[in-house]
Parts: sequence; structure tokens; C-alpha cells
Amino acid sequence: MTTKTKDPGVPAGYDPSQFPAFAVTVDVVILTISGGRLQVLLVRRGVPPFEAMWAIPGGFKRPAETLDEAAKRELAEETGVSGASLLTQFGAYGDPGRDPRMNVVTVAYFAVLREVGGIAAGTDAAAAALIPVSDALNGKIELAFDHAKILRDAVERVRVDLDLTGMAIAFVGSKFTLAELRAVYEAVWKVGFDAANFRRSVITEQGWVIPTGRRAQPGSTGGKPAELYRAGRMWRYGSPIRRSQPNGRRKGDS
Amino acid sequence: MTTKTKDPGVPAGYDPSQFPAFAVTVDVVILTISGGRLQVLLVRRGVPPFEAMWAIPGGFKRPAETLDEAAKRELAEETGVSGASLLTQFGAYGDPGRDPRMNVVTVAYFAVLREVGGIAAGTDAAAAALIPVSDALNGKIELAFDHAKILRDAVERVRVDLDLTGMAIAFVGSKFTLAELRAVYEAVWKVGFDAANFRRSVITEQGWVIPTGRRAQPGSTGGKPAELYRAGRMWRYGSPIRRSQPNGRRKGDS
DNA sequence: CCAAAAGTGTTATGTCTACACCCATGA
DNA sequence: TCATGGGTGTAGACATAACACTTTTGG
Repeated sequence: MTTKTKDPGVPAGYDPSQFPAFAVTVDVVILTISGGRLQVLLVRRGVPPFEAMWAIPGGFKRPAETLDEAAKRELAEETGVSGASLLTQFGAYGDPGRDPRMNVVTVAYFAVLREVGGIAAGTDAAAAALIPVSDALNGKIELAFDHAKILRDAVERVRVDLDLTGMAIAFVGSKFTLAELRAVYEAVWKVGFDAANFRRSVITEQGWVIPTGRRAQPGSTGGKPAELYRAGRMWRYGSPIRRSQPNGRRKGDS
Repeated sequence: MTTKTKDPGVPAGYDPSQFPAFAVTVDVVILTISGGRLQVLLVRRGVPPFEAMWAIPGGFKRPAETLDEAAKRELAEETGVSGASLLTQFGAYGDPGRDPRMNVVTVAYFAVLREVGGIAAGTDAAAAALIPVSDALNGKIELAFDHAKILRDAVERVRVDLDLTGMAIAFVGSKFTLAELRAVYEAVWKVGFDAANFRRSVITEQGWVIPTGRRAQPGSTGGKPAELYRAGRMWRYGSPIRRSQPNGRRKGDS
């Protein structure tokens, strides 16, 4: 520890004119739920390296913008979504050689989107697609750079945040049924909830969901039409649903 | 969204020879518990900008090392601690102008240390000190750069991780009493636990703490000598203590 | 009418909290 | 022997999981 050359106590006694230069990029893992599964927006690379492989969308940070602004800009460029959507930084990646061309440190964000329509609006439709997260993570789809690790970290973080924050409502629209809300938790956590108990957890305490008085159309197979709700203010402080509940365990199991 | 100039579908259709250059640093928020309070290791700056103000220790990332390695190196340089200590990345900070001299993106880590002795071994003793986190966050101590925000984020993350991970044992030594372990949760969360119930939560299920058969010396004021425990394997999978328990609520309160 | 999905009621079981009480030690 | 902190027991309050049952729709 005495090998240090800088002045003691100075966090970085550096000379502004001589320092290792890095490119800084921002990658955005764009997640949504479709067909009851968690999906991620990926783009197909058109140039080497990793040509024709799938990658997480991203781009350079500009010197005059913050990291959050860069992420917001990238999200808008890929999806056309500019506003409300939840955008959270979850990691930085800077292994030497992660980009074969130069030293790149990337700061990774995830975004949660409610709807699928027009997601690829900003991009060539053939080059961008929603891919089930499970396919992208079990090797069926090979990702460029260290993007498999980034995606894994993103999904893990979303699983944790779903328990800790009100992120769940970012997956659904402004009006939603409790079944849709339940599907969010079930898809992200890969568990099954008892619909009755789920409803009670969300309804019992005030401030989570507010009935609108309107009802959703039942599916083509029938069923009682579900009440439509909107999100209450409590989602700013957490989630009424806890992760720990069992998957499909029934009373008789041991 | 059609203002984009790059090829559609290419995450970053960049020319390796022209990109905005940044300095990348790694800052390490070093935390420990002392005197029943959560404390942070800060260094006093000896040069402008922010001369004589307190700052979080850190330094440049080198091109040939990973971010994690850079953080480990910085931790060792500041404390002499090289191994086991918990080191977790929790954020990246890149606001323009956060360093008045140049474009710097910093990746922030926190480290949890068990002991205070010799913490400032690697630095000039006069320039490094343990400061109570509450003093550093309520404005009593003014921090350089955006380090107040970084420290706030670190502490918030530690509070969350204490609930989700086995981080608590990183604050105590290899042998510890349950009172010491309880003090960790109480200092970080600023709550009070019922010692009896705390013990039960930790003891009841196997794998959290393992009795060593030895006992700690009682304090100078007397008291039954406490059993010394060591950490079990379950800490790798979480914590037996949940955050939600009330602070000092008694039966009669409403 | 039947299947399907929403929504309600009920109960056994488990967990948490508060607090009474006993134990071992230093002064 | 008293104060202090470790450690055990326990009853009531509360939360949860499981599942039977009713309601409302499409076919």
C-alpha cells in the first residue's frame, strides 16, 4: 500500500492532461410482457464485430449530457417512447477486451414498457425484435459482446425491484385488470399466485389499485368481465405483493 | 426518432477512431460500524478543486484491469485490506461538470469492513478518518464533487442489501455475539430489535449461526457472558432478519 | 346448459410481537 | 446483593395459503 505514488489523502491526485481515455456508452435493456412471458427488445448487428448477432441497443454518452439523459435518448431512438417509462441504471461494465476495438465502459439501464405495439418504431423492423428473455439467456440466442451477462443482471435486478418498488404497474397500461397485474408478477418471478389471495393482497389496503367502475371485455372463451383498475399512489412506496409465496404448492404436498 | 444518423439496428455504429473521450474512475465507499453507528472512511483533499474538503477515496481505472479489480486495488491502497471484504458496485455517475477539470465518469463501489483498527494504514493518518454517516449526510461535513449523492446512494443500497443478502456478517468478525450482529442491523436501519426475538430468528433455523462453545468477555458493567458464534452457510442465500420490524413500538401504542 | 374466468367467504396453520421471567457476571 | 446484559417461555395478534363456493360471461 505504500506503492502509491499519489499524495496521501488525495482521492485522485491526477494531472488532467494525462489519463487513460475510455469510450463511455449507455445500453438500455428494454423489457415488456407479451404472451405471458418476459421479453426483451434486441437488435441484430449489421456490422462486425459480432455481425448478425443480437445485441442490447445502446450508444455513446455525449459529453454534455448526463448518463440518465443518454439512456432516455437511446430509449426514445429505439422505441419512440419518450416519457413516463421506468428507466433505471443497474450496472457498469468495463472488462478489458469486452469490445475488441477499443476500451469501452458501458453503463447499463433497464426500461419497462407497457405495450408492444410500435416498439420497434424507431428502428428497421427486420433488425429489431422482441425476444423471450428465457430464450436469450439459455443460449438459444447468442448475444454480442458481454450482453448475455448484462441481460442476466438486468433481469435479476428487475426481479428484486418488483418486490421492492412499484415497478409492476409500469408493465401494465393506465387501466388494467387484476389478472393482468398478476401476470406481471407471475411472468417475472416464474411463480403461480392464487388469484383470490392475490386480489385480497392488492385490494385490502387502500392506495394500491382504484376501481374505475368500467369492466374489461371477457376473452372469447367467456368468463365474468373483470373490473378495470388504475394505479393508486401507494405504488410509489413499494409493492403489496411479496416474492416469497410458493409456486404451485398445494395443501397435500410435503 | 428518425433523427438518428446511425444504421438502423446497429447498437452503436461508431467509428473507433472518433468518439468522445472520458476519464473513468472508481470510487469506493468504505463502511464500518463503530460505536454503534455506521461510519464511512473519507479522505481530506490536499489540492484544488474542493481543497480541504472531505471526499470518497478513489482513482483511475487502468485499461488492463476490470472495474472490480480497480475497486479492489483502491480498497487495498486505502486500507491495506486485500481479501475477503465485501465489495459491491452500486452506481455510475457521469453528470457533465461533476469534475470541473474534465469529463469524468466514475463507477462507485461500497466495501464493508469488520474492524476499525488500522483502517487508515495505507494513508496519511491526518488525511483519512472515519466519519459517522449521519454527519456526512446532514450537511455537517461538506463533501467534494457529487460525493454526497454517491454516499447517500451507497447507504441506501446497503440498507436494501442488508435485507436481501448476507452482508450483515461482513460487518462483524469471524466470531461474534448475537448482540454484535444485532447492532449491525440496528445501526444500518436505525431501528431497535427485541433481543429475544432477534435471537430466535437467527437461531431457530439451521445454517445461519453456529455456536463455537466459547464465550465473550462481559463488559466492565457485568452481564452474562454471551456465546460466540461463527457464520453458517445460509448467509450466502440471504438474511434471517427482515427490515419491516417496528422500531420501538410497544403493545399499548396505537 | 357447460366451461371459463372473476370475485367472495372461511378456516387451519404459521409467524411475529411484546413482555414476563430466569441466568451469569462485575462491582 | 444489585445492576446489567444474555437467554428462554409463552399468549395473543396478525398474516398466509388453500380451497370451496358464487357470479357472470361466451358458445
